[in-house]
Amino acid sequence: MRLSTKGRYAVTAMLDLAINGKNGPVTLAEISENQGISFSYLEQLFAALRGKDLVRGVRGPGGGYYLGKSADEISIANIICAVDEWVEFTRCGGRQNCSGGARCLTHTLWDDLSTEIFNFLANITLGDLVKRNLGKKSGEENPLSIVANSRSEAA
Amino acid sequence: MRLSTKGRYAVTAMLDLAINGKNGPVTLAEISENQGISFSYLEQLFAALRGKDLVRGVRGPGGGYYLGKSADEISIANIICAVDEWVEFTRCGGRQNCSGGARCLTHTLWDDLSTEIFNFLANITLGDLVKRNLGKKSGEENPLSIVANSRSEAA
DNA sequence: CTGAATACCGAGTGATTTAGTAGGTAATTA
DNA sequence: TAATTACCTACTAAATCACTCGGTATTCAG
Repeated sequence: MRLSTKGRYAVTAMLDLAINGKNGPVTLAEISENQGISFSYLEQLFAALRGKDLVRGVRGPGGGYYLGKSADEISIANIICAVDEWVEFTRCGGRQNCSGGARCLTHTLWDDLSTEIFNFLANITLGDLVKRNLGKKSGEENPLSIVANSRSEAA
Repeated sequence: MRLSTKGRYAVTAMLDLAINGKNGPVTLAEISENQGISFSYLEQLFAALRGKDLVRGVRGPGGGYYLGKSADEISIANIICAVDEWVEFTRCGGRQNCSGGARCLTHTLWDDLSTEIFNFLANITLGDLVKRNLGKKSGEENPLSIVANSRSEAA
């Protein structure tokens, strides 16, 4: 899995689209304004998203972007994979004398972990995120935020 | 969260250390050989890992690296945060007219998701990964691999 | 005591990625 | 017809990645 800032931008933009695109398309100019992402960079990201049918563009005045399918059918993994091409790691491409040996165990472990992270992100949809926050006032309890801010510290 | 190839290398190296370091320290030369990571790049990664007390170095012949603490006390998030400095994203640093408004909702959503991903990785330890694979023969069922290979495809 | 092995340290580097500019064309609506 | 939007390609400064090189410090084996 590869979760870079590029993927973050894409997820953020898609969330914006899911929230603001309920009545009519949303322009890239609006997303750029809302999220503080450069317009042309958004164009590149949306070219990739469009390639995976995650968004649908409408040209001309009054145009913009719609979600390509229901927010419940778009997972975070979908979005990240669209903009951040998945690179297969290890699997021991014959480089080392690794086949079946104990050497390969680490690779297998990483591969399993990688799959688990992917499944985790594949099970969270845009719809989930939006639904869990509708009707929530600022400062209210949020079921997603189990641990408040333990990031820079150890877990 | 930021899960780059750099973090992958670090996790892979730490897994190697957890597996092969049961009786005596493991040298960077060995890890380099086992995992196909350049020796000097490992040095850089381990400098960061050492800074967070995740590994402990022993100099001189017969030296090498130990885990800094028990494998059960080292989470994947620990490792990734050590080598890949955490960058705080959005939180609306006052840039936009965003405080309390609907604009900020997307940022909050991403922030919550980000926290959830972090917690997920914080709850997986090196020990977990090793334990779940001990006594497992190749080709056997692996509880971690729920979905086989659905990565390049949509979820 | 000497030499080898190892960790430790910093500077430099080509390739890639990031995030953005610039300058268009195509389609659609007012 | 003109404005507005998506759509497309090329370019770029800065950062990051993964690595090389050349050292120093410490410890063990002989």
